[in-house]
Amino acid sequence: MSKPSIPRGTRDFGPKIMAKRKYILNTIEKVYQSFGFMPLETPSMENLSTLTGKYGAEGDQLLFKILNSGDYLKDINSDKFDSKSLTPLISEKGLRYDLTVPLARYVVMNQNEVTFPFKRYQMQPVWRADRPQKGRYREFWQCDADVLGTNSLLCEADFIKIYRQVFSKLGLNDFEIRINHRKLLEAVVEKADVSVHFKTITIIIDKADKIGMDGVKNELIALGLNDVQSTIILSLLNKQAFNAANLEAIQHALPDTENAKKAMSDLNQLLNLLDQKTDFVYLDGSLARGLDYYTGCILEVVPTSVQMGSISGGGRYDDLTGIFGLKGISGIGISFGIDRIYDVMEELNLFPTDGTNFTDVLFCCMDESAFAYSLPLADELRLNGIKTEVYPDTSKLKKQLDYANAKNILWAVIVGENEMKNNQLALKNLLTGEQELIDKMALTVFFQKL
RNA sequence: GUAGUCAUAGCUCAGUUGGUUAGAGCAUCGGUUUGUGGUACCGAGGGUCGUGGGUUCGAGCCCCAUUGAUUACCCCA
Repeated sequence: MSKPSIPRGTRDFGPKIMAKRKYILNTIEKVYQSFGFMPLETPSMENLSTLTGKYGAEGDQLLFKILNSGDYLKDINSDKFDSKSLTPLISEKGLRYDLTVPLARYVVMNQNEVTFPFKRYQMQPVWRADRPQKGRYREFWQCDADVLGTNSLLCEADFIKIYRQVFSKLGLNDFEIRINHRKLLEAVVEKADVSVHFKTITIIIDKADKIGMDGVKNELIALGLNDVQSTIILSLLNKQAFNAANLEAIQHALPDTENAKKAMSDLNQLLNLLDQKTDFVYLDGSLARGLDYYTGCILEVVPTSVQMGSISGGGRYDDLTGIFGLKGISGIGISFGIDRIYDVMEELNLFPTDGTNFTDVLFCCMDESAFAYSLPLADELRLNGIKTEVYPDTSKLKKQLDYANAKNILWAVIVGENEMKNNQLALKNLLTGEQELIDKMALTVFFQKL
């Protein structure tokens, strides 16, 4: 007899964990709604043609593929195919890798119905066939918000406000919002005259946090850059306050190219739209982000008092819907990683202690006739918004009270022969141990007053 | 794909240089108390020591293989 198990990198969420997860999800959802975002849900699985090629070669490797249904090997002659060319013949669907590509797919399919700028939020699980480790799962939830159909930097500014509101409401105050601009990175790589290596270089400098400046330099030189070129790249990597003086200094160091102009223009506009309110915001030259489709401002939120990767990220993508045939739609989106936010809040003990009980009142029935007496009373309490349950057996009172303790229920109403005869219920506070008799008719009023 | 660590009761873990019948806490169930819990006391059930092979008079412990978990790298939330 083997013990049951779940696939690696997946988790069960029991009631206590769900209460906390819902707390995070509800907080994020309310903030999204307060900025006018509308909900969207898309299927867990997408056609592989929708998913492949959107996340780079590495990302394609991480797609979970779903075998076709039925006798999918019937017409396959195994001599003709190797393991790679066989895959597209037996698998046409895959689990979604993120929520952004499904959004693009949805917008293209429904372009006549959506009103631009289209602001949607989406909170659903995504799957990656990754090696799990701390803070990394194979099934995890993303909480995205995106705006499609406008180039306005107001969106970037809104998202920075959203970050501040969400983390402030969650009580998570030790964090940094890091911003950068994809075209700023491109301009620097142009200046060093190594544009052919742009992608590899972004991956290297993204690791600056972890491997340090020397580590970055070593990897750049290993890539084939000379000392001057790597120095140019390194000069950009410092993290600094997001203000006009620093922006100007960067501008002087950049070449006079289209990329540089666009990046500086965007960042200056964003600074103005934030009206100098840049608390928590840092300009981080080493922020690159892996996803291929980003083309403008990129954002990331990192907790500062806990060793954890980014807990949110996002950025602007100029032409995501273009791959599905709808050109000229610019978008920007962010995504909260609630699994990591949960881990951080758990580590910092930030979850509120109250609100963890799922039931307020437990009816304890001493004999069968007490059920008929209790059920209408319980219904009345429920109609008044009091979370009420009736213990379903006439077990020993000890056992019923044990149940109440295990579920952190504050009030027990004990219903037995004497109580029913006199219409006086024994009401016990399980925290203080105090018990009193209360008139049957006064019960609802009593709990309403609490 | 690469490397390290680990695997003993439902859970968290002890288990001495290899030595008799593998232990504890928590949880569960029963009792002290037939209607009063969260504190106390007594008791019970629960194990192919991940799996397979090897060394040995003898293996939870040593060796090999395998599976799984976990951490780090790559990449990413």
